[in-house]
Amino acid sequence: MHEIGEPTHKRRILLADADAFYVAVARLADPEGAGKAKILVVGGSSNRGVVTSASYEARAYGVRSAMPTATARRLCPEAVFVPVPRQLCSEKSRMILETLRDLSPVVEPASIDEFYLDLTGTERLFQGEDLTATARRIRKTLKNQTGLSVSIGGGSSRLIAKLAAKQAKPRPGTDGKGVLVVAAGEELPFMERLKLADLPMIGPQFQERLASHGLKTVQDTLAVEQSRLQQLFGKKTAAWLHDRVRGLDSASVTASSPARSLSHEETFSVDLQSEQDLQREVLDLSYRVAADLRTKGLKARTVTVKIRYADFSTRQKSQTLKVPISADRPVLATALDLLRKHRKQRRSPIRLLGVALSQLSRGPSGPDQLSIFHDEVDAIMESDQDRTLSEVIDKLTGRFGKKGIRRASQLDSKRY
DNA sequence: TCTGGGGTCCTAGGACCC
DNA sequence: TCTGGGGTCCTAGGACCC
Repeated sequence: MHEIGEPTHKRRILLADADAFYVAVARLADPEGAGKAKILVVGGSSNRGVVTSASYEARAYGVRSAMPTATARRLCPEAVFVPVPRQLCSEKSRMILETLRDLSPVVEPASIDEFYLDLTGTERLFQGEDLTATARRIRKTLKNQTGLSVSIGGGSSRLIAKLAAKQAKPRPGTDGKGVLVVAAGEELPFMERLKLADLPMIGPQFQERLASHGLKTVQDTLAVEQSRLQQLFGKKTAAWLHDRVRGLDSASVTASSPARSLSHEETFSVDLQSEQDLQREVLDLSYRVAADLRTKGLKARTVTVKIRYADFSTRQKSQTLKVPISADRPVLATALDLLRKHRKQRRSPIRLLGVALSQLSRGPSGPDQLSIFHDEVDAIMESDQDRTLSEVIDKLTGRFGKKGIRRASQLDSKRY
């Protein structure tokens, strides 16, 4: 908040958001197949998959993201279904990020296909070019450099930029032109046209709660006294809502913050029940997530094992160690311990297992400096031998690929 | 034809400490 | 006799986003 006077000038924030990102990348990955299919659905290929993204032509049939693939097939049997091209998606995302970094002083990735830019203070650099013209220039450059169509929204806050980007989308049946900038001072009229459900972070639950008090649109909410909103939703939520419906959002655009967690999870095509199967999957997930951790030069203190049962109820157990780890063995040992605790509590068929690492830190993998902990260290600790073994495995994997190296099953031994 | 995988942030209770 | 009062860390669950 500015205590004295008005801000000298409004911020100039853009959100660049790739259009139907997964669909577009799937077409680049497979020009002959997916590339030629107008009605295209990208998503989980297994019997239990869901739709990640659908082409506009497929959406016309009612196909939506997060819908079970089976439902999508029923709605639209003539659609072409392809799996998510994960690697190319990561590459394209990185290409967009690098292109944007050449065009803007501050770029913050918000997801695989969304990037916030703060161009405040670039007026002179861009010789007075207005924000709309800048956005069009960036859009054109992105298309040339990455082959992807990216819509850009702009305004005085992240919230306005995000909402504008959604309206800028060149969807059939709308007048989206790929770029929409809300001029300074026009925020309120822009917001007044929206429903509360259009606002980020107002999901199904909160919508329900708002609707139960007769609040469905931004205009509904603007008409309510702040004291009344406080009665209904509490001080903090009321203040948040007050700002959101006016397009106010003081959050700044900052360079990407370090990751808070890393995880892998898998839904099995058939529910798992035997201890051997479960332990094998936990081993696989643990080694994968630990390898990712080391690739990023990180260490973790907390290991979490997530389980989804056949009835879809989901439970997680976690353990925080005194000392950060990154080697395979201690990650696996902790995860197996958590699996045992889960199984002790409930032994029923399992449809999903996940292993997550959090409490991350930059980790120089040197020798331990543990003497201060004396005897109060965890039972599970990482030894120099653990680290050396993981380093060797990483090097072999790097040289021969994941399929070139296979571990002997270590689960029979009592070492864990 | 039931319901992915990868994240972030928030809350609330209990442990523990001073 | 009836019950301090914070602060921080850990665990579990849940809403939400793409």
